[in-house]
Amino acid sequence: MQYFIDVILPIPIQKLFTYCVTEAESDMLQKGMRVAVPFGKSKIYTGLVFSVHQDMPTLYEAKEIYQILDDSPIVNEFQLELWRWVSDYYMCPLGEVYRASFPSAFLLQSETIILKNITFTDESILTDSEFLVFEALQYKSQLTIQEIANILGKKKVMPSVNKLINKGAIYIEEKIYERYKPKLVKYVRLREEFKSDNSLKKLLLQFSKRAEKQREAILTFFQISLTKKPVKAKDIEKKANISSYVLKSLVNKNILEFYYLQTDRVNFEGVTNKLKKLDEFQEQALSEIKESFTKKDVTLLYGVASSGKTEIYSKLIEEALNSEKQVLFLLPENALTTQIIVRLQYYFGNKISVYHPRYSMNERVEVWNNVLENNTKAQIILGTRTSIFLPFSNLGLIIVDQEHENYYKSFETYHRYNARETSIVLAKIHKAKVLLGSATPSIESYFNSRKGKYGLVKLSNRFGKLKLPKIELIDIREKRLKNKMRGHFSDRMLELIKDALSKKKQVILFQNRRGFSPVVVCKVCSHIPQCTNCDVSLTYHKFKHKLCCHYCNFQRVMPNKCDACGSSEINTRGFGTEQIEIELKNIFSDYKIGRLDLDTVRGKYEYQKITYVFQSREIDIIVGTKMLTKGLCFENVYLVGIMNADSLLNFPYFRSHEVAYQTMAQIFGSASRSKEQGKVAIQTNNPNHQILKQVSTSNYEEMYKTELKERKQYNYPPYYRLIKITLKHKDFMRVDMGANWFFKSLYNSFGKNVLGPTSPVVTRVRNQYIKNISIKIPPKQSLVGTKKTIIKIKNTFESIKDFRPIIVIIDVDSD
DNA sequence: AGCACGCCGACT
DNA sequence: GTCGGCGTGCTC
Repeated sequence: MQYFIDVILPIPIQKLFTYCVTEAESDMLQKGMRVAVPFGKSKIYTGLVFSVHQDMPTLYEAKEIYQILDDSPIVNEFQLELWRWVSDYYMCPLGEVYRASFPSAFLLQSETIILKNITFTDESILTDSEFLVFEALQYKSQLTIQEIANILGKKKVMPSVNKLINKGAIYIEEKIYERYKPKLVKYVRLREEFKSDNSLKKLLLQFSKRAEKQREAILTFFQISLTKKPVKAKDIEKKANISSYVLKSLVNKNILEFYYLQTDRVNFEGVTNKLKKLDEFQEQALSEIKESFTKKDVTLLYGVASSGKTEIYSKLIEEALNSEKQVLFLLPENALTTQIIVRLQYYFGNKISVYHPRYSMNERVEVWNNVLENNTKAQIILGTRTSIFLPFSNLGLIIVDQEHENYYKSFETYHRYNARETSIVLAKIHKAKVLLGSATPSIESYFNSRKGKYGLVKLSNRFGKLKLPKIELIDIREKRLKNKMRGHFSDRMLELIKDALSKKKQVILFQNRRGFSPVVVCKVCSHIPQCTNCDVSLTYHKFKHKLCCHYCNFQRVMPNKCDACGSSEINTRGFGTEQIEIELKNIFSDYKIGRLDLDTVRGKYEYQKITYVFQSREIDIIVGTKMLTKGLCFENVYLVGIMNADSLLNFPYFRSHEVAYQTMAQIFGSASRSKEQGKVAIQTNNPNHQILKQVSTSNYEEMYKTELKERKQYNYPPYYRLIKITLKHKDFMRVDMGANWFFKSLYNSFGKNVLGPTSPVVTRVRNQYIKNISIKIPPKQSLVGTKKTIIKIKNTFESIKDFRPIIVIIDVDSD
């Protein structure tokens, strides 16, 4: 009898691969364990066992596996079920879901290394370049392909390597590296022979005056060991103020010995505090949520900014913990700040683990393992969208905070899942409950709860009776006509800023664009410098004195002459955060002005640093992009200004009004934390715009109604579903033809519900031309059937030789 | 995705 | 002649 396993490989191919195993291996292997398998000519990949069976493949001969990597599964059935769903629903290969959901440290990959053949002596048969490689191996026992490429100064090295192998000088091996490194902490203990009391006295007498430091070290060791059992080497060194050398010499004298224990990189203090008492409104909301959970699996908590949603979440978390369930708390990446971590730690201590893409690979592996083992440490996971893929076994509650955030959608080439929707499926798998929370719910979620699909709980009273900010619209078109603009500031805006500053309060100014000015224009010939890889004009960044592309990161030095006509009269047009900052510095030269956007927070801790500086009031005015609004509590803010609201409204996609409303409402939220009533000023060319009216009266319901009407009229979600197909290729003609073909085939099946093909605003990104086709799916049309048809058409498309090189991306529930 | 293989134009 | 670029096809 022969034994086989089917494995998932982390590559975007929609199939499983079969390998043959021995009987002993098949006994040992279980679904969810990792195996290293050879793939193709030389690669070794980390496959995940999907099934163990005895069906011999007929069309090919199965290879043997290379190595078993786990002794027990590291992925459970729940996860595999979720992967299957994501793969089916979002039409992406299972291998991609596997890859996306796994910490990269688990995915070992092989590397070819070159080794010297010791028996080889006849160097005379080597050519000059071959000798170069051979010689390098004298100094370094092994080389990688990349290193050889560097030595030879060329890219194609395999021919040379093969020649060397044929001549018997070298041989190659595939090596896989374990990428996870456990963190070891050094501990100190007495050697066995000194453990009795008697020997101890002797020991202390042994030390002469000259070994004062060593004596001290021993005493400190005993002191610490009285309270804490395993004694860390670091602790002794610190407490006795000695160098590591002292302990080492004690070890050399055979008195102490070192030993190592594996520790988690992130450890929180085990202190837990009682939850804050809820006020009557929160109490009411909480009981409504609980009531709702008895009937519905998903409930939307619609609670205005600073109404104290976190307190309610905490109560629910506590209850889930009490019934021995795991909790998943999802946040958008930039909202997962130290603030919220600290706040929850205060209540739940070391029961929380944080899972964040910015944490190191090793830290993420530790969280994964803690969740897998259902450790007390990982009872609550506070994490970003990828946390939905952790190996939960006993999930009781999922909280999706700020559920309206676009962040929950992933935008990788081969997977575009929405973590909000996926978490609802995850909850179903675990028979858990989901709480969606937002101050400005997404139209979809609000619609679902209005229709009774989800429960709905409102929390409208502001915790601690914070007042809503006063909102003022400033018509800058009129101001401009009356000559009352100074740069990008209206007289009114400046007045408000001055007022705030005179009250010793802080100001936040919001500007949708980063950089100094979006476009640079030649005064003479109107030439605008473009990115070489994308069809966009370059943005001028004054500080760097560079022109940058925000799509592909292309940068060039700001030219002093126009590329087209050579004129030196180059002008900047439009405005970004950087320019606002500079204008401010001129007007308010006595005040400290800061900026917060992607350019200033490139580093890992920059964001925290700048917000900290602002909160400690070292900055008076801060200018920033949308990044400003996330998860911050600015208590001393009196004025929030939006420099140009129109830039938020004029996006050509169906969600633009909804998003504009949400963004502005969030910005206002940051003005409402202060004890005093704050102010919001919005500069716009179009003060009569319905969204501005709705947002300035905080009328979410009104916005929802008008928006819903439009969505219904034009057949958009939540009434119709949308699937977007994107085609990419570097040859415009080819994508154009491909897109037309694709459109026609879709049209034959779905008729007028197929839109396109259209070029996006930016027609070319990273040297690839883009075409989009959208399919609107009426509520009665089967989604599964529609997807099947799309896949069929895609397969035919890919079998056409001319179209094969075109990249096809399918985005289910697209924007 | 990665990688080899094969074809083509451009260089020492 | 050989190197690098790129299109093509395959991976259990």
